[in-house]
Amino acid sequence: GGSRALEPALSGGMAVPPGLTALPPPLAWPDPALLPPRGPRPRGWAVRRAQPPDPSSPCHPSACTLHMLYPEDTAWATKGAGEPPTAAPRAGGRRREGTGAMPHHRQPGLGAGPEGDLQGSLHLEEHSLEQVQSMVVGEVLKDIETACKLLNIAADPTDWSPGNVQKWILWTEHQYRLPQIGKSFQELSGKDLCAMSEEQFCQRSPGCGDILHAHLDIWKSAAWMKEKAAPGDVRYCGDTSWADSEVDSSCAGQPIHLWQFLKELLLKPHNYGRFIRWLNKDKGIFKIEDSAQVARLWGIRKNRPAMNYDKLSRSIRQYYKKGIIRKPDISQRLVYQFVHPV
DNA sequence: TAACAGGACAATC
DNA sequence: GATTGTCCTGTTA
Repeated sequence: GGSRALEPALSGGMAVPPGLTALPPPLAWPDPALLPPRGPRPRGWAVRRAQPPDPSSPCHPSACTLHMLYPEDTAWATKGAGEPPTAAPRAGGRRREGTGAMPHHRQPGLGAGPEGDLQGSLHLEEHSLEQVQSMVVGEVLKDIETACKLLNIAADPTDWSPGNVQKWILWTEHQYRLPQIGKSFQELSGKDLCAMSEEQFCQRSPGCGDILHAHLDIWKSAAWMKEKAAPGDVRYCGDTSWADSEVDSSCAGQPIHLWQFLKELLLKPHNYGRFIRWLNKDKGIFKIEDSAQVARLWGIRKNRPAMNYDKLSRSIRQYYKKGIIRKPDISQRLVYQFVHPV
């Protein structure tokens, strides 16, 4: 375990600048639209580290990646200080090691001589790297925010109930095409989950325990970062990326409506554009591209494993007489229209 | 065959 | 009571 990265599609093809071996372009978080079809995971997903892998280290590459990308001059760092709490002990240790290996930490001697051009280019490289690092970490945090919204769970895994844990596992399985693990983690709270080692994950889920553990590491690390950035504001709405959302249902703690859920998916085309997308945003016309996946996401969101498109569409049709959703003037399969578009 | 329309009833809040 | 999940029959593309 611990030898696979999480971004198979992102790990190849793009030229990586020297010293940037830890950066998966362009995002650290896998985009479902870029992932291969559901099925057996490809072996040999690339692992890129700034340093040669340390076989004795239990740190999963994905968690390492996040922490190696943690720039010392980001908003989180300026607002907080100190090492991550015990919630991400390994990651914390790695972060120090990782940032030490980052190329923007100049090696002694470099840039100290008369080589002005070299110094200038190093400064330029520093600046670019910091920008990319900030962007990548920001994207990871935004995607976690998205997941929190969709699942109506806290950002901090230690706050999860056993039901939240099940939601998160189902969602992670779905999002990253992991083998389904059934109820191996049933009855575990978030605290229980966070206390488990990678080996324990693998015991419960031999097929993808290491991946799940790595994802959990990322969530734990993100929660730690956000806590440092804004103490007491890490539950649901710590990120302003949702401030422009017309539907902020989960912040209110109210049960989400289907139409709100659909809008939330539509507001995140980067993540869900393959499943549902606007045909005409101004008119509120959207198309469900993958009815089964949308239904599955809705089922996860509502804790209804038996949800399917037949039932989901029945609920949509209930909106006809309520004047929330209707079929467009030119009716097409899987195409609906919000009566009051955003 | 899948999507669609809508009736009926149950479950949940 | 509102919402929506579930099951159903029948229709349409």
